[in-house]
Amino acid sequence: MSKLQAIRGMNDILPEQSSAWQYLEAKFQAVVASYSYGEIRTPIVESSELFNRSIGEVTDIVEKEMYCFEDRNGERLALRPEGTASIVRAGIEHGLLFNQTQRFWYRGPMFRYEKPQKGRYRQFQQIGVEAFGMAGADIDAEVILLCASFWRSLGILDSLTLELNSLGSNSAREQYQQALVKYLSEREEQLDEDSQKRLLTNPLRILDSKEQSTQALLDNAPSLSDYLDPEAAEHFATLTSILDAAGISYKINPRLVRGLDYYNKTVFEWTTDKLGAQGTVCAGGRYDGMVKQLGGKATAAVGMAMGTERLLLMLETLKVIPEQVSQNLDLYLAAEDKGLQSELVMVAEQLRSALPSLRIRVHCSGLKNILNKARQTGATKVALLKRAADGQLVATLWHAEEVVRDLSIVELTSSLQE
RNA sequence: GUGAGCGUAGCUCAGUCGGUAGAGCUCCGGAUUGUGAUUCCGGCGGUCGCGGGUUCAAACCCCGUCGUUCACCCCA
Repeated sequence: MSKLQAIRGMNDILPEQSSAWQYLEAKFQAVVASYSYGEIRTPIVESSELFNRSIGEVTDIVEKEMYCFEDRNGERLALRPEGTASIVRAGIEHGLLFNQTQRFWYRGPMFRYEKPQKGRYRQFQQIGVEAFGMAGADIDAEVILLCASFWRSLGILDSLTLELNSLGSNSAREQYQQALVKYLSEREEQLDEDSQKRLLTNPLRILDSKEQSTQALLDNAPSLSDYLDPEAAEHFATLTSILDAAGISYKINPRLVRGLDYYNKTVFEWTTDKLGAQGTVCAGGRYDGMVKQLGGKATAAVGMAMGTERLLLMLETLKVIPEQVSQNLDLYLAAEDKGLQSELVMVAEQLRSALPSLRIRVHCSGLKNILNKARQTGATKVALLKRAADGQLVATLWHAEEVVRDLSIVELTSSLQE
């Protein structure tokens, strides 16, 4: 029989780690609350068609990374590889995007069938926001500033770099892509193997190739910024001026494109050098075409998503996760006499209802074990229950150096209150 | 999908030239202590990832396979 274990690339989050997750998620919730974003939760499974139509048929995500399956009815379903498409679908379905503005945030697992490595898993968690119905650059700036607030609250703003670019309108992007393909086709033999393939499938992706020779070749290639339509150029200028005013530093990277087809105008990435090969912690941009493409009325939209595991890795390497002292036990309640087991449980229940904030653990065992366990769990107080000569239950309470003997249960309760 | 490194006790790891498996920690029990740091003794725990091959003999050498880590690719 084969050994049962978690599916490759899908990780258990153990109690030791979950406090860091809770810390991060609480910080994010505080930030989105102050920007007044509402949480939206959508199913993990959607129709495959949703992702085919939004992310783009020829992207790697759709072509080879989606978990697709048929249900018992023969419907073609997929585990969501990202969050945006589902939210647009839900927004259209419930009439939330029609002639109105919306600010949403979400979190949850996403699935991509890739080979796992540091910061890249088959089931991974994303946290993100999406804003609809606002066409101005101010909302692009808001999304970026929201990210910056979050980084600041985690104490990692200085370890991240904001990279910015504009892809222009869809038609400008199309014109540029033609010019780029023309230039690179004439020099195809100088391109690396992967980029040669991308020339046919997704030419813009060649721009952020890691290959030195390809990057050198691109130095003299047509530049995306020269093809921007006036409206997109002005939008971008407004965005950068707001960021300047807000004191957010950024790097304009004219070769930054995104892997998903739906972006237009603003795209951005927050990257770090603390994470090895997967340096992108957060990415986003504008996707004005998607709502219409999925059957709604043309609606402006911006959003971003961040990879929680990557962020956590970063917090770990930077050692900026505070100690969770509240996890420690307050009281280790014990008895040596096995005959007191039920009394022990009942006293613990009484104490818990009288003092709900107290963390209590009970144990019936030998003295050595009791004291060792109490120390290991970090309990600040230990109480030992005994039956007194007159038949009453009494407790001995240790706290720091102090020892108080023969407390009644009532006295024990009140002395724990302090 | 491609490449490289690594798989020995629950955990961290030794294991020489091929000679049939060990330590520390954890856990359990006992003695001592006798009330928040002990100390001492003992015990539980292994199909050396799995399957073949070479050999008198394989944890060790060879082949395959699975898992894992990192990188490519891709992306959060």
